[in-house]
Amino acid sequence: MAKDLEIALLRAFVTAVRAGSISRAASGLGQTQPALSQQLRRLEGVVGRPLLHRSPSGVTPTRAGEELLPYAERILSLSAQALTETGRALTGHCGVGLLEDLAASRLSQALADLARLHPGATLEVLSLSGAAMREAYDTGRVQLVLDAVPDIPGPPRWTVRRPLTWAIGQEMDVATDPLPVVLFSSTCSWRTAVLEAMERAGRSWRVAFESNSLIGVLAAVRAGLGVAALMPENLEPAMARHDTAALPALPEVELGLVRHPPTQGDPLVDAVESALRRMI
Amino acid sequence: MAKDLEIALLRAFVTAVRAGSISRAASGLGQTQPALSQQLRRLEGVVGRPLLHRSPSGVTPTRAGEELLPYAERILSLSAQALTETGRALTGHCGVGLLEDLAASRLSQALADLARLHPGATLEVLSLSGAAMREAYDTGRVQLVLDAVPDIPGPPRWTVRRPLTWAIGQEMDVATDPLPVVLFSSTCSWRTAVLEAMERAGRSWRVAFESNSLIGVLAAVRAGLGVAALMPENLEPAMARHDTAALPALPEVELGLVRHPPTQGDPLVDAVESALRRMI
DNA sequence: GGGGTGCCATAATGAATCCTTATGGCGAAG
DNA sequence: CTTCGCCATAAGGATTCATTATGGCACCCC
Repeated sequence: MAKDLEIALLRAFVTAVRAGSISRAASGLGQTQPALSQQLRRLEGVVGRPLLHRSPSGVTPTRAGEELLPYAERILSLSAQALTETGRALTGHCGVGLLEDLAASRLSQALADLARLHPGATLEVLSLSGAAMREAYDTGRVQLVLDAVPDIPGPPRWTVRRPLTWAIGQEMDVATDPLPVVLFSSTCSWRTAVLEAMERAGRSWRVAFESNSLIGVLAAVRAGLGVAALMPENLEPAMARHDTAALPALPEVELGLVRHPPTQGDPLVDAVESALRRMI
Repeated sequence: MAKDLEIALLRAFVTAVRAGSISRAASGLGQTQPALSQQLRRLEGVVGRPLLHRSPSGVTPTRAGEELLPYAERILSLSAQALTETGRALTGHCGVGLLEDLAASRLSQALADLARLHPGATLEVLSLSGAAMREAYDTGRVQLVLDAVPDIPGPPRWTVRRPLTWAIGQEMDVATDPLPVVLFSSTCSWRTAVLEAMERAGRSWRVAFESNSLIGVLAAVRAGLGVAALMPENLEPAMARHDTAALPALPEVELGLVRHPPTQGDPLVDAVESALRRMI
């Protein structure tokens, strides 16, 4: 069997190329210059090709050396990651209650990434209506809830303000009177705020469609049944129209995260909360 | 400095996990069982955690072992790739003439991948009209041309048949008479074949739009100006309608590759031709 | 032109490593 | 109870690999 590459030799190689000198690389790695020289010769023996041009002014990589370099750097990076992360994965269970607008966003992806880093842990993301979410929280099924502040089942640990924007289907005439709107059927606090903004702007409206799911709302908007107030990241590209001056200005929504008190000190819940805080 | 992982130790680990036995792994690696046992202990020393459950019936990975396994496999894979590919990259230049339909397809991506594997080589992909492509081929600027057989500037080395399909914009009524069609303005041999198929089906038609670029054709179809006969992979999802029974059946197109004779034996051109053959 | 500096390569040496053989302990199967 | 197949350890010795010592080369400065 052919000899394996050696990570220590790859490290010597990468260090020498970066330093432009075997002597400086040796110094940096806490070894003697002849030791590095011999290691690099051994690496060239394994690869079967010269990897370095050597001269009294130092070393430069050969063409083969340039080809090996990205592999070497990748292997060193994976090796370091393997050492720091193996055996340090979190375990346990964490239930997260998210407003559906948020569940459809990249927050879910961030949580999926977190779950992938900690295969011993289970994350459960739930999008429930007000009463069901409150019950899930009170019974401990969800440990974190991120929702509009008036809708969360306890005092928020932190809050953040997010803008809303109008979602408008193609072929939709925004001057239509009364203005058809598409709404979430669940009672969310900003539905009221949006309708009040319409009233204040003197713009009459009618409910053209209601759905309890974001997909339903998006389908209705897409079909041109009306306009909807959504978070910007949930809009399909064709819905982000620019002729919204005819529509009332939308309020911001204040989101808050509530955490089930018994989870204090739980490292998994800590990690999930940090990820949500970072991504929101 | 902490010790580095060692690729040989990772290989021992992966082999033992897969075999479910240190003895069988040793045999597979051409070493003795105590040697493997010691190597795995050394690996556990470097990682700082037990990686294997050992029993008289063999070994199974611990939780940390399961976490390390994907890293180990990735490192082994990269290492093998580094050894086989370093110093074997091709150099030189190769010009490829492609029909624009093909240039827009994953063939270009395949050629980009090839170029990435051989940074010392340059690939040039050209989409030119009939006369310009012939001139580029005759002067040796392009060494390979992949196009419809009647349009290629020499006898094909190999040919392949590919289907066409109707691209239909939304809101487009396919029963419209005469049927508006969108065409490539360049003379391609299947434009004639498509129009002849229409005549044979007794379907009258009119040219609604012409463009010399696929993007222009797609934009016209998308805007509902007419239908176009394209390769299936170039259709946007919304254009792949199912009510094409009202439209004439489309002919297949026969593509062929012609190769500039002086490039015989050129390894880069060999590799490019192989890639095209594989991906078409 | 000579001396000094900094680079890389090789030789010799010896400590450390690591594979082998020999052997022991354990659990399961017959 | 015996046999088999597994893993672990001990001991020995061949091999490896880092060190020190030294040499050659190119370049720079005086």
